[in-house]
Amino acid sequence: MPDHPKAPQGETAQRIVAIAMELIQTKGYSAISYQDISDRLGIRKASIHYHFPAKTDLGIAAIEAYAAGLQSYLQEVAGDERLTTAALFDHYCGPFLQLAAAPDTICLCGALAGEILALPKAMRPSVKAFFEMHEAWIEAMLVRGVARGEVSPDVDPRRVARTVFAALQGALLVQRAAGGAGRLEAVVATIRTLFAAP
Amino acid sequence: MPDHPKAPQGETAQRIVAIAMELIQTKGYSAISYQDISDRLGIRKASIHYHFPAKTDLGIAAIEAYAAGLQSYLQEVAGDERLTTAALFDHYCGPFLQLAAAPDTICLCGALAGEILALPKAMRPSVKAFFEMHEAWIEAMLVRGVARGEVSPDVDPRRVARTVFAALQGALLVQRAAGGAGRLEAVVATIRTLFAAP
DNA sequence: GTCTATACAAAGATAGAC
DNA sequence: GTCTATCTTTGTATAGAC
Repeated sequence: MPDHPKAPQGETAQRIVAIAMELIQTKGYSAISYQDISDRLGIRKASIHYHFPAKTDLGIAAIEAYAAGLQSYLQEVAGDERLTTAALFDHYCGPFLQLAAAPDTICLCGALAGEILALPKAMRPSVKAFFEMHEAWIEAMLVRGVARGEVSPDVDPRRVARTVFAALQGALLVQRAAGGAGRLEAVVATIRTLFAAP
Repeated sequence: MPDHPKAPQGETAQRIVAIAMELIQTKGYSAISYQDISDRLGIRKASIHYHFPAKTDLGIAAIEAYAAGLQSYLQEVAGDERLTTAALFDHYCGPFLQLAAAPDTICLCGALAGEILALPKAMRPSVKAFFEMHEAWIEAMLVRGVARGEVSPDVDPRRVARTVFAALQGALLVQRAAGGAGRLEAVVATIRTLFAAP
């Protein structure tokens, strides 16, 4: 009972997806080719077509793999009742801080969003779903925080969630192009004041 | 004494740049071709090479034209001593709200930042300069606001400027991929609380 | 300044041998 | 599953006529 019926799960297929993810996060989807993957993997590009007949198939597999990894992490974190809102937020920001620490890497879906109209139509709903999942998670975190008395009832969870997510995605984007040591940390600290209790 | 010695200034050249700007904002740089521009302009792609011999030349011209337009607007606004910080911020956000209202359009440099490593090296410094100019402008607005007593002295202008800019860029990116009516307005309203006087 | 024609490389993809 | 070989299309760019 595979999660995604059409996504190959063999070892080579997984390595192809891993390379594709990395390349998309650094160069984007339009700019990469089967040749780029072939060069890194050490097998011919025709062989990659055996696993992913069309580039669209590979693109979708890359998004789904990326989203699945983050989703399972976030679900696990959200289930821990002992965590304060502040701790929950720290956990949420972890992957973004990691991306910022790795040179030249941004969120895979952030990269794809920048060229969304150049993507095959079949890839677009997955990007949208990724964004909606994240915003819903942050919103739920805030609602929970209000219920626990850790977030001010004046906070509009939907609005703040959208702002927090936009700031993190934007910070990754700007940091890679313009640099700025400690940029992500500064943005995280600043957006925390949007909902942290005084 | 042209601003950019190598950038053609003829009427056709300007129309080419305008089309290139629009296409980059919607589809990105890697995904567009001289053929795309040819189709819209009604002249053959070989003729476009007369004005911009290499695609890199056109890319640079597009960034410079885009940045110049925004810079002159921002300089004019910043020079008006009568404007309160709140009014200044509204003026700053205007172009972002306009982009959000136009379907499928994001900031040109936001789009380029998403594929920065796929860009010709000659284009990258212009993107960086654009981001630095914007963050410096916002920072100056906040410093001015503190001096005028309209912004709390507790605000760290550099950090808040980076956060505000990241949130706006990210909001455009996310909105185009995931939709969300009133998203930009919500984000603008929320980030205003980062520095608005209580 | 724009055209036709063309060169050249790269991309996505398929066929068939092993 | 991977290979070689090949096909087709597209992209960037140039040459030379008008």
